Amino acid sequence: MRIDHLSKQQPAHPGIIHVEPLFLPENVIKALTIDNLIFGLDNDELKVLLVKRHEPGHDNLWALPGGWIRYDENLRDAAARLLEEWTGVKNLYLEQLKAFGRIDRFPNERVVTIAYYALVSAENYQDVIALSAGDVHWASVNNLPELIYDHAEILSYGIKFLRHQVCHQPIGFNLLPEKFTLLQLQALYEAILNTTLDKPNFRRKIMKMDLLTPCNEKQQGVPHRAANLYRFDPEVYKQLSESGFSFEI
Amino acid sequence: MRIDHLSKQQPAHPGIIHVEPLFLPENVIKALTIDNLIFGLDNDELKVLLVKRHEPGHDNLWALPGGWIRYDENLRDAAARLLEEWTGVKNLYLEQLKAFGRIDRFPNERVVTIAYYALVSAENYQDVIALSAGDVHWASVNNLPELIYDHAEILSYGIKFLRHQVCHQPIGFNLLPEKFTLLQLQALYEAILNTTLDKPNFRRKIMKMDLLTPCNEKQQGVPHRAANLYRFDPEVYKQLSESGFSFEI
DNA sequence: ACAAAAGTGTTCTTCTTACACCCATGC
DNA sequence: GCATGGGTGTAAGAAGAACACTTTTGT
Repeated sequence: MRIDHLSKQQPAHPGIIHVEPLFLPENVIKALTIDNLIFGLDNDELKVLLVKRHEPGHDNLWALPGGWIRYDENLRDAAARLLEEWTGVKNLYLEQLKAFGRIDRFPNERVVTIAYYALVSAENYQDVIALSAGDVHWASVNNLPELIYDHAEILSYGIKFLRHQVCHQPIGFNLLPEKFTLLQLQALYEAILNTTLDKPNFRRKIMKMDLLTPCNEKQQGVPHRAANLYRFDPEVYKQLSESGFSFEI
Repeated sequence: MRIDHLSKQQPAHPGIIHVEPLFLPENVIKALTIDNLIFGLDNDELKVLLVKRHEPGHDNLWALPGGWIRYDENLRDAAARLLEEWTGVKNLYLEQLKAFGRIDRFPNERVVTIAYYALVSAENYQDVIALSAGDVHWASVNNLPELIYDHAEILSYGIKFLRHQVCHQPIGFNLLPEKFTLLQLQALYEAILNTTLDKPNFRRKIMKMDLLTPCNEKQQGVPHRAANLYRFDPEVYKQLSESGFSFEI
């Protein structure tokens, strides 16, 4: 709905800051778009948010949620704005993935896209579908539908990248609720990496890093012994990484 | 010389595929440029290639070598073309770094740049200066001059990224000659990481990875015992990484 | 009592670190 | 023979892997 006007309604002489009257928002760099890879965790399964696209040429294919970069907005701000427009949620974890610009990636027109990836916490996971304007779907990364343009390539790159990042940067926490148990964290890694981990060893490894602060609270309403809740401490991580510590799973 | 026409000679209505008669090459996406971070190793010091820019506003500042992306060329092809234009050398190691697009990074006009980083082997290191058209300079990354626009920010990000990459991907070899000694490799890591490493331990760590094939040759003309020469084997690395191996220094 | 998950302990192996040492070669 | 770098050995300690075990709590 947001990204697909150019090739049909516009002849091939759009200007960089020229204001288009009809279908395009004002002040966009028309050759440049954002595509967001929005990841979430659902029952220990890694999901990505896809949107349905109704285009004449491509019948109802799925796509990454994206849109145009405005002429007067920073790249990251554009990605954050579009992220909020599509999910209804603010302030998610968001980082640039890569620019994709194959000549023929977009029909009729040269369009370069800058892909960002975002992580949705468990608290917001359900809201994302509820708040967004229909035709939006959490797809399992292990069972993806056919995607439009080069979005399969972008997503595949992004999943590989996420698998790498999650092992080398403490970003996985962004997929969990603010307060989480060690087993939830372990399940997260097992889900993203498609593997199984040894519980005692995983606990020790994480705890030795001193990145988690205990909430002095326990799980509520579980049908078994309640686990301690922890919270990730970005301040401690910042200090540690300045003194040479590097996160590794 | 290549990147600095837009703000002065062009009024603010360039078209995406419109052919400009005078100063711009044809068929460029005018809002999009490439900037290359070209690294080389000189006497165990990490250097980066900078070019002098003669612009009215900024008196003789240094810049990253870059240029326009043509309308009909892939991003990576554009980076490779510009890399060859500036260095005279083909087929260097080249990967995308990141897109930079702060609103005010470029004067008068919104220009997004996609930064790539390249590694120049020891064989080509001297040629780069010799072949390129003047006003080009290998600067030590530890002693950088003032740079134009946001190039200092881009370079600082790139150096940090290179330091990380070199520890997690076997890319350092691209800075050495094709055949190199283990001590050359160690000196490379010491130069890039600004640290010292234990010789016996470094050797064992590298050799255990099985990524180096001995050339069955020794150094020539050194005033001490000649070291064995090795060569990096990308095929072996490919196989290993497919079976789960991950490179770590 | 039992199921289900929380959490601890122990052993064996491997890797890391630090440092001592011998080897080959040109001058 | 001595300086210079090439190359190997080794022992102590840290970290990782595998798995047995005890604890807590809701039903």
